[in-house]
Amino acid sequence: MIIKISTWNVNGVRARIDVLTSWLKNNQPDILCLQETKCVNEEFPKDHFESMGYIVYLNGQKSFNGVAILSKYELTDLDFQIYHDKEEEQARFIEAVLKIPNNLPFKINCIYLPNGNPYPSAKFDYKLDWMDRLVERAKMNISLELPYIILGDFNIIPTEEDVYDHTNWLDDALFRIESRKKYRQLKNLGLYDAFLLDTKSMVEYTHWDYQGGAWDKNEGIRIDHILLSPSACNIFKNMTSHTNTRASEKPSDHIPVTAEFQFV
DNA sequence: ATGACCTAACTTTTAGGA
Repeated sequence: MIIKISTWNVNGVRARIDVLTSWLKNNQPDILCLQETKCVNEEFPKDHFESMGYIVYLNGQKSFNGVAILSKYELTDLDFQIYHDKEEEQARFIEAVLKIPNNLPFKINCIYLPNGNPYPSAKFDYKLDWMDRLVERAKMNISLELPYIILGDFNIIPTEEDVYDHTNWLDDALFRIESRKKYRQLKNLGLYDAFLLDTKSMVEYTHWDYQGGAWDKNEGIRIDHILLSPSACNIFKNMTSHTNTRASEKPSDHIPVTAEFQFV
């Protein structure tokens, strides 16, 4: 069986309900990780997605941030905190495990990595600190040698290839060398970028700003990623960028991306 | 130029996003 796992920064789940609903109907992912849901758990349209056949796991927050996982299968071993030694002030993380009989447990980290702008600032420092936590979490999870993926809005432009004109982004927290070095440190633990494993073109963006006609001019950036552990890599089939969703009515500024895995 | 961004919030302006 094929398992489809997607990630999408929707920029407000309530504002995006129509776009989200039609995309789910057309694409039928088994699991969809959402970022920037921008509402507390009580305000999340949970019943709506349940009526579409999804189990809903929520880590919401008022107005900002907020992550969620919609899944056709029950998930276990949930963890909503990347920080355990201090009060978690921002809802940006869900860890969960998919257990399909006769398959190895498949661990998922749904992340909304801090933006970090402006540079320099306390927000930038928070971004780097959050990334240190992610590196520690990944290190531990990779050591289990089971299928494990980190997916979501990383707010990281990995290379000059991943932005229309990197000279505009030199002092932006998404492209600052400190951010990209931490991302490299994460990847160098032994994670593979699903996009690079299945690249159809050198340039494929996941975000276009609402301002300045960025979409029409294709002035985008690639910041939504799916990273695979070696044993997730072993069952990886392909990666799809759903670019056309950016052209829909009332779109998110991000598009969804999907990785498919071969389960037995 | 008729206009040039979107979401959410104790909403008529501001914070946050990227």
